[in-house]
This record gives sequence, C-alpha cells and structure tokens, in this order.
Amino acid sequence: MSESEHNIAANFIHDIIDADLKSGKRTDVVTRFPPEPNGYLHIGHAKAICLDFGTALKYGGRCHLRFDDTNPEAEDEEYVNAIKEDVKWLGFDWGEHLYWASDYFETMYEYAVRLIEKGKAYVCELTQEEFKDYRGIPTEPGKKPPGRNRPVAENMALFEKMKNGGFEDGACVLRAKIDMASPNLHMRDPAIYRIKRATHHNTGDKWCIYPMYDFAHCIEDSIEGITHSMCTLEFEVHRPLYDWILRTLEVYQPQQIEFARLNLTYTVMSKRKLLELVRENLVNSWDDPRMPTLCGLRRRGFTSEAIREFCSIIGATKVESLSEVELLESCVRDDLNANSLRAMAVFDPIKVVIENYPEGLEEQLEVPNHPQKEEEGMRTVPFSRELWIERTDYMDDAPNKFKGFTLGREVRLRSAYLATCTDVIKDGDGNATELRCTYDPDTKGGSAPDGRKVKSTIHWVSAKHAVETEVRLYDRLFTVENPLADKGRDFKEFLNPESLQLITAKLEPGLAKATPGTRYQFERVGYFCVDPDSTEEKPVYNRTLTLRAPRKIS
RNA sequence: UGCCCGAUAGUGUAAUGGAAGCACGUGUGACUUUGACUCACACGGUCCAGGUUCGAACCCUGGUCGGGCAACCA
Repeated sequence: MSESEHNIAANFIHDIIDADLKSGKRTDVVTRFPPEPNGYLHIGHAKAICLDFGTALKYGGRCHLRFDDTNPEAEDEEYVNAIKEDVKWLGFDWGEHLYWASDYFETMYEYAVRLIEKGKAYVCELTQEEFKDYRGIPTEPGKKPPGRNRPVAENMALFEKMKNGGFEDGACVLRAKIDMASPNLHMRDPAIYRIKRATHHNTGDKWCIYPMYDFAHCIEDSIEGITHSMCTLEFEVHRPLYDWILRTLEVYQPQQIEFARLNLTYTVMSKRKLLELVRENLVNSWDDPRMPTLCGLRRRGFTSEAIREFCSIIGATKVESLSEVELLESCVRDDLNANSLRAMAVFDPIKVVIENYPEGLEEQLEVPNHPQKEEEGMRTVPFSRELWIERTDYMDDAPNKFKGFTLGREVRLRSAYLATCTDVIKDGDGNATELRCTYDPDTKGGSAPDGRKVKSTIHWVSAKHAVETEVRLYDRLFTVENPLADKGRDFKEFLNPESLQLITAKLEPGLAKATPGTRYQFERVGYFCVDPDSTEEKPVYNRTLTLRAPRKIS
C-alpha cells in the first residue's frame, strides 16, 4: 500500500499545521495516538488514528503509539495487544515509537515537585465531597481550600509522604494552585496526583500515587516532542490547563487541537455502553460482528481500506455530527465489489428438476471469479439435473419485470444454461415446492447460438453437490438512527431484535474450504466472509452487507 | 442563569472577501450473463437580523439554536 492511500483529506488541522510550518513556529510534524488500555478500539478511534497517523504521513513526520496508562484500576494488559493489532490492521505503523505514559512516571513526579517548589502545587486533604463544595459552581467563584497556603517545605514533605505510602488511599491529593475563581472549572485547583494502591501492569507496585490525565497528558506530549496533539472536543476546556502546566513547568509546549468525535447512525460509540452490551450478553463479544469495534467490523468482513476511505471522506471539523452508516457501507461495498471473488449460494431453496437433463450426468462448468476482472480467472462449478434456486426466483403469473421463473418463461441459470419452467409442483396450500424445467443443451455458458435474449439471470447450486453451511445474517444493531436521542429511555430499548438471524444455506462446493476472513460476493445476494468459528467440517459465513438496494420483487 | 465551542442540501464535507462544489442518500432513465457494478439526468443548502464592502458562507455586532464543562476517569 502506498503512503498516499493513508493520507486523509485536508482539514482545518492541516490548515493550522500549514500555517505553523510557514511561520516557522514548527519545523516538523509529530503526532500521537494515545489510547488508554481499558477497552477495545472502535470506529470512532479509527477516525482519530487516521487523523493522527495520516497527518504525520502527509507531512513526512512521525506518529507515536502511546498507551495512556495512568489509571491502573481501569487498565489491563489484555487490551494492549488488541489495540496494537487493531492499529496495525488499519494499516498504520508506529515503528520504533511505542511509548507508555508509565515510562514517564519518574519525570512526572519530578515535575510535580518542581511545581511545588514554585509554589504552584499543594497537598490538599479535603475529601472529594468537601472539595466539590470548595470548587463551587460555574456561576460563582469557589473558595480557597485550607491547605492552599501551606509552605513549600511542608508540601514537599507531604507529597513525599504520599509517594512513600504514608497515607491511606484517598487521604489527600496534590493540587495545582491556579485560580479558585476561574470561570473555567478545570482551572480551579485541579487534582494532579492521587493515591491509589493498585498494581500497575507496567510498574507493578512501585508507585502508590498516580498522575491525573490533565497533568500527565501534556507532559507526555512535551517529553515526546509532539507538535500537534489532536484530541476530541470535550478536552477543549482542558486546554488552558494543558498550557498552564507546561508553561509553569517551563518545558516544551505542543499545541492541543480538538476535533469532533465520530458518531454513526444505528449504533453507539461509547466504551461504557459497548461494555454494557457485552456484559449483559446483548451481543456475543467485543468482536461480535454487530459491534462498531474494529475487531467486530473486521469479523463482519469490513476492510481496513474501506474504513480508512470512510475516515477520509468524513473529514475532521469541530462540528458535532452524526454520520450516516450508509456512507460507511458505501465505502465497504466499493471495496468489496472491486476486490472480492464471486460465488453462488442459495439461502431459501426450492428444488428445480431439469427433466431433459440426463440422470447421472454431471458437468464441471467454467464460471468467472470476477466478471469485471478477467485476471481473476475462472473456477469450475458442478451442474447436474437437480438444482437449488431461491424460492423468491419463482413466481406464479409473474409480471414482465420479474426476474425469475414463471411458467413458460425462459431464464438463464448463471454461467450454465437457459432453461424454461414447464411445471410447478405445489403443496396443499398452493405453495410451490418444486419446479420442473427443460433446458436448452445448445446454450452452455448461458448464451443462445441463435442470439435470442433472456432478461433474467438467476443463481443456482447443484443439489447433489451443495454444501450446507451456517450463515449469520447481520443487520443494524439498533432500530433507530440515534439510540441515545431519547434521554428518557435506555438505549438498549432500541436494540434490533433481528440484528442476527441464523440460516442454513446451500453453497457451491468450492465454498466448503473456508479460511477465516476470506471474502466473497454471493452473486445477487451480498458480501460474505468466513467467520473464525469455522471448522473444516463446518464452515460458517457472516453476511457483511447485502448488495446495494434490497431486491424488489414486483 | 458562568465559561468554552459550533451552525453550508436529508447526511457528511469543500469554497479561507470574487461563479456555493463534491460524496453519500433519494428519484427517474440507460446498460447489464449479478435487480449489483457502471453511466446519464434530477432533487436539494449558506440559522436569523443588522453592519462593513464594488462584492460576504467567509469580517463585525446582536440574537436564535445545538453541544461541552462542576471524577481523586480519560
């Protein structure tokens, strides 16, 4: 893959970078993707990843992968590998630049000491509840906490005691001493270090105090020489604090730039809510193909190319928006249409008996793997006297527009023969149970030597050779565009009860060999891929998407 | 009723003081050995009111509407 394929459309962030480069404020571009290892990545993260890595690529800079592991209670090693895998799968490479916030704990501690020395931080013994009262409300200034004017030496001693485990968890915190009257609540003496006796996945039990996000993140960026630190809109009000900390510390200052997070119709994007779905078994796992997680989308059959394309198209702005999932699906179909091989599968079968086809005869027919790409070659598909076709490809007294069998009409069996329906066998309720046909032996391949046209082409599978497999038909997870729109109702009330339907389908025999991840277009049906649950005896296919526009039988 | 941010077709974005474009979507038609793909056409927009200017989506003022912020989460 060329680098240009990873580039993203220009956006306001690039305008800022262009200006910075032009003015000489920056001479290079260094970005970072800083996930907290406390959950799986979803397509919202893909937007951030594409922005972070794509921007670095565009400007010939670099992008760091940095795990923001400052809260051992929430984080787990389990997520680290999954995150790395997802970033790689998306097509990005951090090279040497893998970092951990915990790598900097020593420096952060020293920086905190520096703040204390400057009289810009103090140990505060107020409980969380008490400080809430001191902080006050947005419309009124807060009150100064009692310990605020403690002498530097005392703060130093207390902070050291915090570090050395001399206090119970939660007994006190270190606060930045900024402005208890600030109209920005984040500037009202925010906590920057808390006591937490938790075993950290990297540093073990070395520390019992851990830095808060606001203190840690800007320092991480500063240490790594990040030039442009992109994050989502909710951190906008944190920016003055980001700048204050680095300015007060008198260290290198990256620029934080905020953009709007991705929202997608018919799904939810918050880690917490996705976790809820997993915990309550409303989906099967984090990688359930209905989930917007990258592992879920991957298992569903979405390609990383399509996701990157989508991220490029949606761009980056500061406008909170809700993107239509149709756009994502369009990107996926574009990719899959161009790149997946074709096959035939019948989902709701009805038997067709070709009465003038010799019993016992079998032919191996040549069928193109990709009609638009000759270089994909041909495969052989067995044909015999009895076939399966879709039940919906037969209709009594069908109108002219109908593309399928009706009594007396000749249709094309895809890449096989022209055949005419001569009789229909029905059950007591009048439902067709079997079609009797005759075929024209001179039409092998599907075209008539006399040039006569048939307007219908349908897919089929030889009954004798068909492979029966489980197919999982996935649909949208929710029935409404925005499950969170109604604040009075739980988003889970809008779960789509038909988001997963299991069926057994008849597949052409070549599909029995199933390597997980392999993608096909089942002609006239949709895009499918082999699920990891597949075994040699029992392949399982997932429906990625239907073809564009549901079939209209009229 | 504090502070911060935002507002361009249904949706997502472009236009950075000089012709409001593109994509998705929707509709119609053509083509078709996939009702797909492809192609053509159509639908449809600058939140409001003032101001600056020869000229405003863009700059200014005032509104309106939407979002964010009061974890020892990130």
